[in-house]
Amino acid sequence: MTDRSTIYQVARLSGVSTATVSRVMRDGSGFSMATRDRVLKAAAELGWLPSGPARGLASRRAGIVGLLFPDLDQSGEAEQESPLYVDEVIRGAERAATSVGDAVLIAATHTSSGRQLAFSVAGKVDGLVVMARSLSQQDIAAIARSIPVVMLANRARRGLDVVSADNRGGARDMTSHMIEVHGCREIAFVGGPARSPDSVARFAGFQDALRAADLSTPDEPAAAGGFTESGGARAMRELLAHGRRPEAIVFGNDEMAIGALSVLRAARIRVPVDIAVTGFDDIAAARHVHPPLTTVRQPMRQLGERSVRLLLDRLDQPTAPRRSITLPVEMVPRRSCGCRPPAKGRTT
Amino acid sequence: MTDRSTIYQVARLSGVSTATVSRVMRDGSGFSMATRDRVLKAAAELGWLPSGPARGLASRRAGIVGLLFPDLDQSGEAEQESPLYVDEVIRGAERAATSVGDAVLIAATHTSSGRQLAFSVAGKVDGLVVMARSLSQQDIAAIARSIPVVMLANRARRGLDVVSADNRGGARDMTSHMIEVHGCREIAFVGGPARSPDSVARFAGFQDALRAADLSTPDEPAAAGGFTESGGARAMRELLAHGRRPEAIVFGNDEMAIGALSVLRAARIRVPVDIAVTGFDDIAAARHVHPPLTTVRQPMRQLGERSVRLLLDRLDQPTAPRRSITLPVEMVPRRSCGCRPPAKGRTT
DNA sequence: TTAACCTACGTAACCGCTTAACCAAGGACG
DNA sequence: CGTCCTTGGTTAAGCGGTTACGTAGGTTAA
Repeated sequence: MTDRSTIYQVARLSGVSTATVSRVMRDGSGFSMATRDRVLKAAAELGWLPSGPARGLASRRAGIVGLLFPDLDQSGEAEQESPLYVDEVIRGAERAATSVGDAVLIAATHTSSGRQLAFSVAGKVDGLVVMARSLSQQDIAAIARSIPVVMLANRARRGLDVVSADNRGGARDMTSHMIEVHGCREIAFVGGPARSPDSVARFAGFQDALRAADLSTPDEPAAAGGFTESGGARAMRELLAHGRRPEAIVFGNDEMAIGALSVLRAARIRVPVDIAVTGFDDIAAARHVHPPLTTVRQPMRQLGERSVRLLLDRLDQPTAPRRSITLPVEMVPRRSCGCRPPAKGRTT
Repeated sequence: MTDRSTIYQVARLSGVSTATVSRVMRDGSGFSMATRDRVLKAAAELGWLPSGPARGLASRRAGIVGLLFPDLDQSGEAEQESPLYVDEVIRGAERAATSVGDAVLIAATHTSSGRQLAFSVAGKVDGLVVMARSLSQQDIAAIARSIPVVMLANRARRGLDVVSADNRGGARDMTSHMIEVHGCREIAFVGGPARSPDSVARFAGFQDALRAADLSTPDEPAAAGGFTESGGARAMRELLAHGRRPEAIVFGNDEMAIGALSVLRAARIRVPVDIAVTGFDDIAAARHVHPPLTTVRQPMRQLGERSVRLLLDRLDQPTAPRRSITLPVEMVPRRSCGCRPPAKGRTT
């Protein structure tokens, strides 16, 4: 309120130089305990907190990492629920950052002003984690010219560090589960937007599993549902209309699977008895729908955590070789695939 | 990568002074279009982006607002889902901030190191929005000494701006709905942690409604469920064990209501036929449980938005009188209270 | 006893911007 | 024709820290 006090005032009040105050604050070394106490006392008395900008300028390190994510409302159909689980990512990022004393700056690229925004943010941070589809390749390239960028996405820009979840492996495991555990032989895949790297990777995993089991392997998803609940419903109706009745349907994400479930219910087709259904992502709703949805959980928090750690490493070692990290995903069997409900109590 | 370029280099390359470059970048006035273009071109060529810290230091305005929220995992029982909906708040905050060119710095106070962290953050931002229970009153006071603080909570610290949702009004409306629309006369309230301001406010609203309808009004919640799913289940079992069978139960939040639903299902008590159930918060799962949960939606995004706007106002007008904003909540009728499912299609 | 080191500081030169103050030149105006 | 704005700039003094370098006094090794 009253103008913030400065290091000079603290120095004077505690009878030392600003250099010493600075040393104490960053608890380095080179001062006696007595001095330390005097400085701390003076600082508390004045209600002083070191100016971030000043430190940043002097040390060339803002102590802030940025997290850029796509603004979800703008994109595609205006589904009520956010299709992403950004908060877990944020939480992971926050954790990794604070563990080394950094803070996390977040920004959503409302697709309109993305550019403007991104640059404003880029100036304030030491490095940036960019989530998939939040920025054009061009803009990313421009930003990466001046600060380190880590991609949190399936597909990397050449030259940039990247962390992603093992979408392909997850879809493969999921599909293999249907084949081996539930003995399905006719399985359909419903994809998201055709060019979505996530959708592509998951379909590839689906193919992997079919091939490995020597089953006939389609070249394309049986339908596309745009990764939305209504899209999934639409795709399901489409399949039924075409008389397709596979033993199981592997959906590219949970939203679509959930949309399909309501269509199936309306059509009096029992899940999983008549047809098994699986999703991907393990969104919050997945365990609450009926039947609870078998799905694949992405390690959202870890994704956030690892990408920030990678960024911090990069800041320390600007010239180290580029790294690419893929995190394992986890299959979460629930009832919609035909598995028994897990032992009562805590649901996984 | 290569050392970032500075305003001097841009000035030299474009043949003007740094002052002019600065003016162009903050698109003020006092330069010709020709000059502007030259500067912009030079900046692009050098891949220059203005140093946030330098600007912040010189202008005494970091262009960053902080958002402090409690770290949810540490608190209480380790339920799988986060009991808060921080991401919507963040989104709202982000939106309000970027609309004026600011960015949002987020930090979660893992209760252990809260103090440390908060101070590190406070130095980096121009002001702070502090969510309920993320910081002790003491620490808040200390921080508020040096930067403006807006509380996002039910209960304000004296002297600080505050924004909150109308919890009391929401609970009142909910309860009145049960009385007037569904004709209930025996209604029980299940609270959260006894001293939680949210729980207290909601119970007060519950009492308001009963009193207004001249029904007998208890002085305390019928049970307490700690705002968790398992706690709600426990409370439900307790009520049943004591032979209490009200016509409706108003739960202090959705988690508890959802926990109760599974207990009721297990006990073969039909909802809403035998007993009606309502929640509070409208978490994602609420519309997916069976039956879909009637609840009260808090305007999370707006809460974030308004609190940041309030903070920005405060930054402009440090001496303006303190303000307190209460945002209306919205009742979301679904099946668990006995209402019909809304017309098919888009669920609200 | 003296050279060689520590330890615990102080001095002052930056870090890369913003901005107040100042200035030159080219009309407009009386 | 001299005066006064306007327009389109320049100069330079900070902003509040950090940190390389210097130094005084006490220890230790030779």
